[in-house]
Amino acid sequence: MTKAKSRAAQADLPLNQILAGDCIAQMNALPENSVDLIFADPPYNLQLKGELHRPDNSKVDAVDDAWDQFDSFAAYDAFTRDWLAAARRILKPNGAIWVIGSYHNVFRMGAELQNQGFWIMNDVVWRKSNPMPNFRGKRFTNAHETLIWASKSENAKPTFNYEALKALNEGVQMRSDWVIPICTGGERLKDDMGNKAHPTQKPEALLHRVIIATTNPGDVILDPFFGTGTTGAVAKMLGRNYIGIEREEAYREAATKRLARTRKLDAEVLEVTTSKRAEPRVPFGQLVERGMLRPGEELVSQGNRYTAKVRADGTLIGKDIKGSIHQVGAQLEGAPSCNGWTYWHYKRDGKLVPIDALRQQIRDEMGGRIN
Amino acid sequence: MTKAKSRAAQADLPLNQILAGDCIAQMNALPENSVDLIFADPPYNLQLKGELHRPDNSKVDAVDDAWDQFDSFAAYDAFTRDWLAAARRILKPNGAIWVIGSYHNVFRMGAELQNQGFWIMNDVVWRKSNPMPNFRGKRFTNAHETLIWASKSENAKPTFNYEALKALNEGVQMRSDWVIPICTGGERLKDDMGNKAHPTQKPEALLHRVIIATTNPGDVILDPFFGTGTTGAVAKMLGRNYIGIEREEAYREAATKRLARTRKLDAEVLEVTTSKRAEPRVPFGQLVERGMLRPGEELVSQGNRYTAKVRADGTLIGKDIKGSIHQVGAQLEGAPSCNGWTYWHYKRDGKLVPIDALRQQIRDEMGGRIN
DNA sequence: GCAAAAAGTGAATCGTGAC
DNA sequence: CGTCACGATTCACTTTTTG
Repeated sequence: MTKAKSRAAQADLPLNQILAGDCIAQMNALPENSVDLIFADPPYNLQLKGELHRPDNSKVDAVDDAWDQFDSFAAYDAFTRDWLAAARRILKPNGAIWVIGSYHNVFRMGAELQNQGFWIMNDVVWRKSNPMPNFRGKRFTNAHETLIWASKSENAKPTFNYEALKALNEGVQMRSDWVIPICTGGERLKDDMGNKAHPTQKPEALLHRVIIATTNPGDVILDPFFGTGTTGAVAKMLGRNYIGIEREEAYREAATKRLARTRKLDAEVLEVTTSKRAEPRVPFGQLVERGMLRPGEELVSQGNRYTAKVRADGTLIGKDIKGSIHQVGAQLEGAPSCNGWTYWHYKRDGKLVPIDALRQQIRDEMGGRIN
Repeated sequence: MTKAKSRAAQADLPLNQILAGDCIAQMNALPENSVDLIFADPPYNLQLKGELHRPDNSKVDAVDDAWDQFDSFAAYDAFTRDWLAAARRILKPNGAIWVIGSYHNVFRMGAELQNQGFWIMNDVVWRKSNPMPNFRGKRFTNAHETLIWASKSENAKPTFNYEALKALNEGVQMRSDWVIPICTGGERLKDDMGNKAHPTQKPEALLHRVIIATTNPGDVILDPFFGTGTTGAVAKMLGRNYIGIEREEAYREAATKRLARTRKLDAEVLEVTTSKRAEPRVPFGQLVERGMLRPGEELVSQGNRYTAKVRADGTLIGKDIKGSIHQVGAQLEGAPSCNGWTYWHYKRDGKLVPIDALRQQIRDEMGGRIN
C-alpha cells in the first residue's frame, strides 16, 4: 500500500473514538485491510459454579456478568470464530493481532487463530507478581494469563521493535514471559460507589509493552472488547490511534472519562531505539571512492587468518577468490553468509580496525538524512 | 473402587516396563480405569522450514525427526484425538493427565482435552531459566513451554498434595509458573557417539514436581511417549510405578539402561531438589511500563550537574546522548562505566530520590522469590 | 596441574529490498 | 511472481582447549 493510499484509508476510519454495540457488526462496517494492530481481551467463558468464599468466609467478587456466560464450548467456539473472522478482514496484510485469555478459553482461541490462517509469532505469559491465591488449596495458584501474538499469515511481516524491547529489558532480548503486577491502586477505575468499574481491567504496563513492541507511532490499534479503555489510554499516551468497540454503556462512559484526562507524550520521548536496518545503506565502494581505503590496500580478516586486497571497483581479491566483502568473507570461512563490515579490518597506526568504523563515519556525516 | 479391587487391577498391568510400539494400540490393550496418572509429551508438530544459523554461523541442531512431521493441522488433530481417547479410557475416574507442549500444538491439545470432557485444573508454565535465544531478533525469546493438568471429569477429585508443594516452595502456595532449567550437563543422555540420545529430553526437576504434586507413592504413572524415560526414572526414584510406551527402539534401549541404574530414593531424601533462589533482575524499563516513572520525566544526576529525559522504551535522552541509564551516566561523567541506579534521581515532593528506591520497591513486591 | 579462554549448545514455526 | 545480493543477529550454561 502506498503512503497516500494509507492516509486515505486512515481518513475513512473512526479514529480515537469508542463505537457502541456488537463488535462483530461494528468491525464489519469498517473497511478491509485498514488497521495495524488488534488487541482483544474477549470474555473468558469462566464457567464458575456457585460462589467462592475466602477462608475468612468473605465472598470473592467473581466474574459472573452476563457477557461472560456461554451455553457450551460450541457456542463459545462459534463466537470466537465470528469475531476473529471479522477482525481478520479489517487487519492490514502486515498487521498483527494479540489475544489474551486464561486456560478456560485460550486454547480454543489459539486453535481457531491457527485454523483461520493466522500465524503465531509467540505465545507470551503474563506472569502476575501479585495474583489472587487459591483459597481452597485444591490447585496451583493461578498466577498467569496467556497472550498470543499472531500475524495475518505465514509470510506476513508484522512490526517488531526488537531493539526497543531489548532496551526495555536493559540490554538482553525480551523473553516470552513477562512479570507485571495486576491492576490495582490508583490505576484501577472505580465507579461512584467505589466499586471497581470493570471486573477484569488490564494493567497499563501490559499494554505498554504490547504497543511498544508491535506498533509504530501513528498506527491504528483496534480493541473490539474495549471495556474501560486500557488499550485506548496507552495508545493515546504513546502517540498511536485507537478504535474502541464496547457494548456496555457503563464501560463506555468510564472509558470516555479516562481518555479525556489521558495525555499524549512528547514525540521526543516516543522515539524508540531502532535497529541498524533502519539506517541508510552504504556501499563498500563508497569507502574506496572517498579515499578512506586505497585500491590495493590489504584488509585482514577477523582472527587474522586471511588477507585480501581492495580493488578499485570496491570488490576484494583474496587467494583465488574475488567478490564483495561479504562473498569473500563467506567463502574463506566456508560459511553460508558473512557480514563483511565486521569481518574485515584495516590497519591504522599499527592497530586493526573493523571497516564498519568507516561506514559509521559516513553515516554520521549524513546526519540521519536518508541518502 | 475398593482397595482389593484396585490391587487386583494393578496386578493386571505391565508395571515398570517399557512397551514397544504404537501408544494407541498399547493403551487399548490395557484395562480401562486402571492408571492413576498419565504424563504425555507428544510430538509438537514444529513445522520448521529451512535451516537456522547462530550469529557465529554455527548451525542449530533442529528437531527435524520424522516423528514430528504431520501433513496438516487436521492430521495432527486426528492424532491428538485418538491418543487422548485411548488415554482417557485407561485413566481411573479420579485420575489425572498432564500434557506438555509449545504454541505449535498446545492450543489444539487443550481444546481437544476440553472437547473430550477432561476438566482443566491448571495450565502451568515451565519458565526456562536458560532457553535458546532468538538468533535473528525477530520474535521474543521462546522461553517457556506450557503444561496442562486435567482431571477426567468436572466432578472428579484428582490427587493434589497441596502441603507438600507449599513446603517445596518455602512455605507459600506453589504458583502456576515454574522456573526450571532445561536438561543439560550430566543429566542429558548421550549415545555412544556423544550425541544427545533424544532431541527433547525433559528435565527431571519438571517431572519431580508433577509427580510430587499429583500422585501418591505406589500409584501407577503411564507415559505414552516415553522417549528416554524421564517419567519412569523420576517415578522410580519417588516410589511410584511406571508404564512406558515407546515406538523407537533406540529410545527404548537408552531408557532401559537409564532405569536399570536409577534407585528409589529414601523417604527422607525426597524433599531436597528444585527450589532456586536468585535476586530478580529488574530492568529499568519496567519502572516506565509500570508508571513509576513517566516517559518524558526528567531525571537529575548525582551532584545535580546533568539532567536527562526518560523515553518510552526505558532509555534516556540527554544533550545529544541516548542510551541506557548506565550508558548515559558514563558518557556524561566521561567515565568507563556508571551505575545508573544510584547515579540518577527523580523528584518527589521537592526531594531528589535515587531511582534505585523504585527498583527496591519492585523487588519487595516479588518477595525475592522467582518460583 | 590448574586457571583462563574459547568453543559448543538448547522443542526455533528466525530477513529484506532491489530488480 | 522469482532471483539475487546485502548484511543483521545470541543467552546462559557446560565442555573443551589453550596457556
